[in-house]
Amino acid sequence: MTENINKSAPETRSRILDAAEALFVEHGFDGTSMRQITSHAGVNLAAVNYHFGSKDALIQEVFRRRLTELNRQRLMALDRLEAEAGGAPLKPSRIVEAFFGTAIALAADTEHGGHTFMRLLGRTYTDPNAFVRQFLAEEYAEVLERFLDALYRAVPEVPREEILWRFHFMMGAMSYAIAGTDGLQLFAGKFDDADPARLMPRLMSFLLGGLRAPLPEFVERRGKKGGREAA
Amino acid sequence: MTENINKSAPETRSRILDAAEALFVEHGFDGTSMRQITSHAGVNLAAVNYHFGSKDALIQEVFRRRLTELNRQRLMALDRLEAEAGGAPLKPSRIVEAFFGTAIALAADTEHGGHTFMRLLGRTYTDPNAFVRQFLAEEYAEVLERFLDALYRAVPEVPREEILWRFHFMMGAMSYAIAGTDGLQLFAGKFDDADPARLMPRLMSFLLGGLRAPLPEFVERRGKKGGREAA
DNA sequence: GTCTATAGACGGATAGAC
DNA sequence: GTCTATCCGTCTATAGAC
Repeated sequence: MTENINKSAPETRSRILDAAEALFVEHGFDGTSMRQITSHAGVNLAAVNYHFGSKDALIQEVFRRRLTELNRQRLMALDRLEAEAGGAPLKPSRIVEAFFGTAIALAADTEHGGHTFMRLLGRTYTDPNAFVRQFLAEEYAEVLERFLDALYRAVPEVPREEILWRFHFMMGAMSYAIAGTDGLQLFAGKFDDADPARLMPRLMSFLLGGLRAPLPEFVERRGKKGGREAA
Repeated sequence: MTENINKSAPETRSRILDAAEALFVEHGFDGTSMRQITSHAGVNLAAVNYHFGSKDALIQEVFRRRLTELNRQRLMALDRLEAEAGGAPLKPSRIVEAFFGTAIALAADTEHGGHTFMRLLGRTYTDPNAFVRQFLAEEYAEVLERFLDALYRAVPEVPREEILWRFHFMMGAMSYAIAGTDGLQLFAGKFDDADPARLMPRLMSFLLGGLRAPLPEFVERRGKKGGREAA
């Protein structure tokens, strides 16, 4: 063994990613310097450019690492539901669980940075950084298509346009749910029960209530379930 | 008239605020430089420090200018509702309208920067910048207290803790609703109908559906309306 | 009240030794 | 694969003329 014990490249890589993830959520992309990241990770400043090429490429890898896995799990959950249903429309609640529950589960992992990452992701949906937005859009394209189709079939009496909007609203609610107690200090000290295990059912009932709410007046209800024009 | 025609101080001030507001929402606080702001506003670089003292003070003034007025309108709307009700609990839908409708109305104003500001505000709830968070928390303290109290009275069968969470979720949904079509590109090109006038009823029906949704299983329903323990 | 010029700190990125 | 040293650009903030 003539090799230096410190030449552990793969570990350096992940140490940088972990440090970057934690600092980005705390200070934003522009507010976090390479020097902060490397000193936090206990590696040399030049290591970032060696392993990732640039700060932008590092940012991208922070997202790719987690998002690929998250969306893979989401699609697996949806595949399973569809296989069980055998062609029949799914229950809306199961679809919503497959998409948002998977995310909430990742957010509940405080051990391996899942919580940190989900806070960062929530922040980033409304983030101005153009190239991150572009990257997220690509990363989400397939999973979004699949879940929207499933919802269209599951709730045929609600027009697609309204499902689209409501799905959008749901993502906003989830984002705040995860940012939750640590994020904004608006509700600081107000929550008595911030048990992470209860966040999931709390959010789920809210989301489903919103998804199945009576339609706004201007919308024509479509299929079955007695075609009243809402109140 | 010996005075220089360009010595129009109040206009310089608001030109800077307008430019800062627009640039902040597009590139974030750290991503926006004083040089960008002043050149966009057509004023001298040093004018910002002369009028506001520092970049942080400028950021604060960007929010204060709009938020004071927004929250004043919210409280006025709530006062009116309570005066009309004369001591009786309010309808939840009216309370939600008074809080979120006022914000949506401001977001619908694309002429005087209201839309821009509301996008910025939505972004900022989950923003990491510590001093902005602190400032927002102070600015919101009273209005939040008043509206939460009104909701507690309006929906007594839902425990306060759950109302708190649901109000939090509602703010997330609103934030995404406003960021909406221009914000994230996830749903880019998917919306057929992005009519701002319809955003309000769309969001309202979603929010009320979520607020009044069946409670999660672990929650004990409280007052009237037949105390079942949810499904 | 507005301007130019510049101080002084910090940013990302890289060259080249080991 | 990791390190030190450094280039060079941009940043906020301010001094001082007008």
